[in-house]
Amino acid sequence: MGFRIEKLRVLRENGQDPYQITTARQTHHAAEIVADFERLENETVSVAGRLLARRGMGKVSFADLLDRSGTIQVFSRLNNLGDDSYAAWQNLDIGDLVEVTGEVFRTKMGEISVRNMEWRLLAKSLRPLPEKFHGLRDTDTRYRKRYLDLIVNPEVRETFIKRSRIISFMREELERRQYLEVETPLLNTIPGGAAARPFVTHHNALDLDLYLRIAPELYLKRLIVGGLERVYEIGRNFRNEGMSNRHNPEFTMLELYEAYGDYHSMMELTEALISGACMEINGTYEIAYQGTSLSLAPPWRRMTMVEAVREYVGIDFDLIETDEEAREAARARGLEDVPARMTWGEALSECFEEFAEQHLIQPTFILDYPIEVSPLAKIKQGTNGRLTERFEIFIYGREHGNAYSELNDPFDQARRFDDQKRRREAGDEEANLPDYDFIEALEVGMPPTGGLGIGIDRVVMLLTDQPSIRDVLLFPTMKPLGE
RNA sequence: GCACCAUUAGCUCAGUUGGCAGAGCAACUGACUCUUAAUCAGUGGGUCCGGGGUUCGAAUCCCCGAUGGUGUACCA
Repeated sequence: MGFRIEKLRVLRENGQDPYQITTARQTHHAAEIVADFERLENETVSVAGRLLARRGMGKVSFADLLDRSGTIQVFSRLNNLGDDSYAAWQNLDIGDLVEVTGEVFRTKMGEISVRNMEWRLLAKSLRPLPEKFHGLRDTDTRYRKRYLDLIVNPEVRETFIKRSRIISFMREELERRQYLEVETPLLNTIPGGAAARPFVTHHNALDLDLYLRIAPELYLKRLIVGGLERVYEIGRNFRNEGMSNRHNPEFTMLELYEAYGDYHSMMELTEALISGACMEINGTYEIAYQGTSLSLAPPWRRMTMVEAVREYVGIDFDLIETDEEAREAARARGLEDVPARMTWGEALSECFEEFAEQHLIQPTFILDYPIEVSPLAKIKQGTNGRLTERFEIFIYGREHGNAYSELNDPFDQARRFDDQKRRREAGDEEANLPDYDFIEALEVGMPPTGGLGIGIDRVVMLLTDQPSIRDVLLFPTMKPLGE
């Protein structure tokens, strides 16, 4: 680093402080020059970017210049630049940001290059970059210093470009379907719409504790009451829970609501969004995730939770009448934690999560969740009030989304909130909090509505074959390093 | 939260039974007018994650701590 600072000092003394430069010429990008070589050959272009590798041959040298599209080779020759300019070029360091102008041509070895006829140092790099060949491997450094990761690991840049394209695709698809993009509060007085522990913060002027939202659901449904009919929000949710390769404390959800839809229309939309995004970035529905072949071609398999438990767990909850029988069956199958008050629905849900989820590798909609775990979903008729019109999306054994026919009966919603309140008082810190203003909104009248939430980070992991959620978040949550 | 593993030069990694701290790339000096992990010759570079202990002697063994990874618990 010392040598580089000294070089900068000399430049400044000679009135060539690169940090004073305010504009640069960049007529083309690296990938464009390679792709359009036939048309650009012998044309003069200006490229700008970071010097990555250099191969000096004495009076001739080669360098790789990285811009947002990729790398292009720069060919520099003493004859073209003159003594001073060539010497200064040779004095550059890997990592320096430069602008180069010259003709596009192909070298003797066939490499498409820019002939350096004129160049400027745009900014000095004072710290050495990680090694070009092995790249930066250490996950700690990669996540904490993502700028280095992006410079030296090209596939990382590709992943985040794909993430952006996936989200753009979903916006476009919802736009086509005449959805309105909205924004609702991140600072909540009642953290609702999900079962999760919130982060707490404080508003000084109001002397009021506020919660970072755990889901936008209750706000978005108020907008359905307000007549916007089709709304969506792509934004951050915050949940104060454990971290893993699938969980980050802040994560991105797509939530949407469609008046006059139900959970069946949400299935079709789910396929359009996820399969469509897959086709958009991969050009196929057939992908591999961590070595496992997956087919995202719609329509996806649909099965009820009762069917899934029957098939993968070997218990037929349709044949079980009482809570006691359900507990007995679950215990007999090996479910470990079976409290004495466990209900039929809880036993079904626990058996599913414990023994069935892991088998759902190919995309599968699991339908009809027990009412106890679905306080915001409409009752499915013909199930004695035990089940709701709800589904979750499982791919590679992981949940990727959740949808309901939204509960719009204010009396029923009030009873469900009361039930959640009892669970909370019984020690369940993650039970939903009652939101009486939301019930008032339902009293004004909410049309039958389908709602859907998709975990964007997990979809990006899936479609870009990344093993950890931290690989699809530019700045995943990290513990600070001690002093 | 618990368990296991990792942490050595700017980066990627070796380091045997406890006995002089190593390599490649990067850097520095020089040679080289079509290279592409350029090549060739030479040089410098260390808080072995931090703290404590055992020992004549610790990168190596023990204890405590930090950060990361994996698994697990928790988790719409």
